[in-house]
Amino acid sequence: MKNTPITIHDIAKSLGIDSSTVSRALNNSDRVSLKTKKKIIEKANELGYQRNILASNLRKKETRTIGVIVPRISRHFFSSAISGIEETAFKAGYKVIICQSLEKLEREISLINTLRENRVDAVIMSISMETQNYNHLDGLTKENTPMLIFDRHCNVPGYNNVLLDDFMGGYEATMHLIQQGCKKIAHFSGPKNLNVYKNRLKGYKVALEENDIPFKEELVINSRLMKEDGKELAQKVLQYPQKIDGIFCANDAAAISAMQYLKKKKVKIPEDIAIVGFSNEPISAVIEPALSTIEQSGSEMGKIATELVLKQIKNKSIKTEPETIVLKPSLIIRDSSKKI
Amino acid sequence: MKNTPITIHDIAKSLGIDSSTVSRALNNSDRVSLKTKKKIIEKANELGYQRNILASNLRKKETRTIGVIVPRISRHFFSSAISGIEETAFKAGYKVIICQSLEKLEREISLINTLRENRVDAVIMSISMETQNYNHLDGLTKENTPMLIFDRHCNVPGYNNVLLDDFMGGYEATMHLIQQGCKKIAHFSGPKNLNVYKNRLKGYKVALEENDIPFKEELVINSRLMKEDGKELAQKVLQYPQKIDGIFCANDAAAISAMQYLKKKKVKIPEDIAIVGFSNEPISAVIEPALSTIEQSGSEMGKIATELVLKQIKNKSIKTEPETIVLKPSLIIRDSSKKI
DNA sequence: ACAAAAAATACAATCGATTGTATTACTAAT
DNA sequence: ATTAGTAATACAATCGATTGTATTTTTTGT
Repeated sequence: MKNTPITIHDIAKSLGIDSSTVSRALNNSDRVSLKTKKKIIEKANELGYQRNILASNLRKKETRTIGVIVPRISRHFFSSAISGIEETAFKAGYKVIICQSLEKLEREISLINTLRENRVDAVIMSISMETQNYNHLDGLTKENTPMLIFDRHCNVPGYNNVLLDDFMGGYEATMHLIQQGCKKIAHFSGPKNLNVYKNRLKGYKVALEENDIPFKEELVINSRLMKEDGKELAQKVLQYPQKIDGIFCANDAAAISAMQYLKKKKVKIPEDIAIVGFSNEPISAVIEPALSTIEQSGSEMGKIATELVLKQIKNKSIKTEPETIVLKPSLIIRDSSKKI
Repeated sequence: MKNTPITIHDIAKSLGIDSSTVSRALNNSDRVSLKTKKKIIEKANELGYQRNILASNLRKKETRTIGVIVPRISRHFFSSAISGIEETAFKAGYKVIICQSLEKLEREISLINTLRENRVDAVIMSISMETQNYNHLDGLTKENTPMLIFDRHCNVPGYNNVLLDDFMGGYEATMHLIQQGCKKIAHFSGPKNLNVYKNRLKGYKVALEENDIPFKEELVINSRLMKEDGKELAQKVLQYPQKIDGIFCANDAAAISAMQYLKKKKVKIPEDIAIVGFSNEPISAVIEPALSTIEQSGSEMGKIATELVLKQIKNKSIKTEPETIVLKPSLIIRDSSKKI
C-alpha cells in the first residue's frame, strides 16, 4: 500500500476552492476570511494533513535548520553543548542536524559539504584536532551562511567565536597551584595547533613568571590528552630528575587517568603532587581526592552560540561584523590541590 | 549582496543544453555521453554548483534523514547511542536530526510531529519517563515510516525494538550479590511505567526466589533515579529495622550518589553493604571502591538500531514484520561488591 | 440604488531537480 | 544509399507550497 500524503490541493479540491487560499489559511494570513479559515482547518484535520516542509522550504529558501559539527558527540562537554544548542534552537522553532568529525579533517570537510547541500541556515562547529586551515569553510562564507566556531576556536578573522578565556583558565589553575606551595609544576598540554591549548599554556607561563618561577620547556608535555595518554604522562613525571610537586593538566580525562596511575604508585595527592584539571567533567567530582578543575559549561556555551547565530540569521540582510564572545572561566577547588 | 546559488539551469544555459541532461550527467546516468558529462562536471565545478537537496528530495520523496529522539542528549548512555547512530547512518549516506524530549511527553509529541513534517525516512527513539501510551506514533505508522524504539521499550506490538535483556541484567546483578553472601538485598528501581525497570525488578525477584530469600515489597524503592535521589534512597536504607547488606540499583548515577552518602556515614563498601549498579557509566570505574555494574553499550545499541531501520527503509515496499533485538547484558565485577 | 473602496478569493508563476516521453543525431546493416 | 536501430539529447510535466497580481464579491457611503 503506497502512502499518498494529503496536500493543500486535496483540501482545496474537496472544498471547491483554490490551493493558494488553503495555503494562506493554514499560515493564518489575513487575506482569508475567518469563515473559510475555519472550514479549511477543519478539513485539514479531518484528512490528517501534514504540511510538506520540503516544498515549503524550497519555495521560501530557508530550512529552519542549524548544522552542528563536533569532534565527538559522546564527550561530556560536547554532548552538553549539543544539549544547550538543541534546547535554544527548538524554542526558536529551529531543528538541529548533528554530526561528528571524529577529529578527522577529511570527515569535517565532507560534513561541511553535506550541511551546505542541505542548505542549513547556520553552522555551529568545534574544529577537529587535525584542522589547520579554514579553506573548507569558504563555500559557507560565499553563500553568506552564518557560521560560528565554539570552544576550539581559530584566530583567523571573519568568523564568530564563542569561547572560554583559556588563558585566564590556565593562569588561574597555575596560580592556585603556586599559592598552594608548588614550586615545580608540570603542564600536560594538547595538540599544538589548537588555540585552546596554546592559550592554557600561555596562562601557565605567565603565572609562573609573575611568581619568579622559571619556565622550563621540558615540563610541558604534549599529547592528545586521551585517557591512555594520562598514564604515560604520569609515568614521565615520575621519571623527572627534579621532583615535580604540581600538575596542571589541560583536560580532566587525562588528569584523572594520571591520578589513577599516581595513586597506584603510592604518590600522595595533593601532598606529593597537587593536580588541577580542566573542564569540570562529572567524573572529576567523584574521583578521590576530588579533582580541582576549571568550570566550562557546555550547555551554557551552546546556548550562547545558538543565540548569536539566531540573531545573525535574523539580520542576514544587514552586513554584520563577526562577533567573539569570551566566557569567564571559574576555578573549582577540590581536594586534589588543597595542600593548605 | 544577495546570494544567488547556481542551479542546473544556469549550467545548462551556459553550455547551451537542456537542464535535464545536466541533471542526468550529475547523477552519472548512462543516457548522457561521456564527452558531455565531462563538460558539465567541469562547468559545475567552475561555477561552484551545489545541488539543492530540498528540490531533489521533494521530487524524489526521500530525505535520507533519520530522526532521533532521546530523553536527554547529555546522559552518557544516550550520547554514546547517538554517536553510534550517527556513525552508522553517515556511512550509509544518511544524516541525523537529533532531538531531546527532556523526559516530557508533551515535548515528545511535538518532536514527533516536527520529524513527520520534515519527512524523515525513519525514526529511532527512546521514550520519555512520562510516556504511557503510543497514540502519538500513529501518524508515523500510517505514513509507513520505519520506527524503532531502543533501550526504553514498550511491549505494545507493532514496533521495532532494540533493547537490553533487562531481566537478565537484574537477575545476574542480584545473583552476584547473593553469591557474595548478601542476605538482605534492597533494590532501587525507577518509574514504574518503564519496562526497563519492571524487568530489572523481575530479574531481582527471580534471583531471590531461586535462592529461597523471601521477596519483601518494602525493600524495593522507586524514584526517578537521579543523582539527588541516590542520597535519599541511601538514607532510607540506613533507617531500615533490618540491616541491609546489599543494594542492586537500577542505574549508576543513583548508585554512585548513594555510595557517596554511605561513605560519608562510615558505612564500609562492600563489607557492610555491597552495591551493584546498572549501565557502566564512565564514573563507575573511577569511584572508590569501583562500582560493579551491568554493561550496556550505547554505541553498540545505536549501531544495531540504525542497521535495522536502514534495512527497513530499503525494503519499504515489502511488508516487513517488526523485529525485536535483545542484547545480552554482561556483569562487570568491581570492588563495590567483592566480599569474597 | 449605484459607484467607489475594501475584502475575499482565484490565477498563474515560481522554487530547483527529476524523469517519462518525444525527438534528433548518429551508427550499422542490407 | 537507404533504413532500421540505437545513442544522445530536448521537451514538458511533476513534486507541494508560496506569493504577486488579477478578478470577483462584498461592504460602505451618498
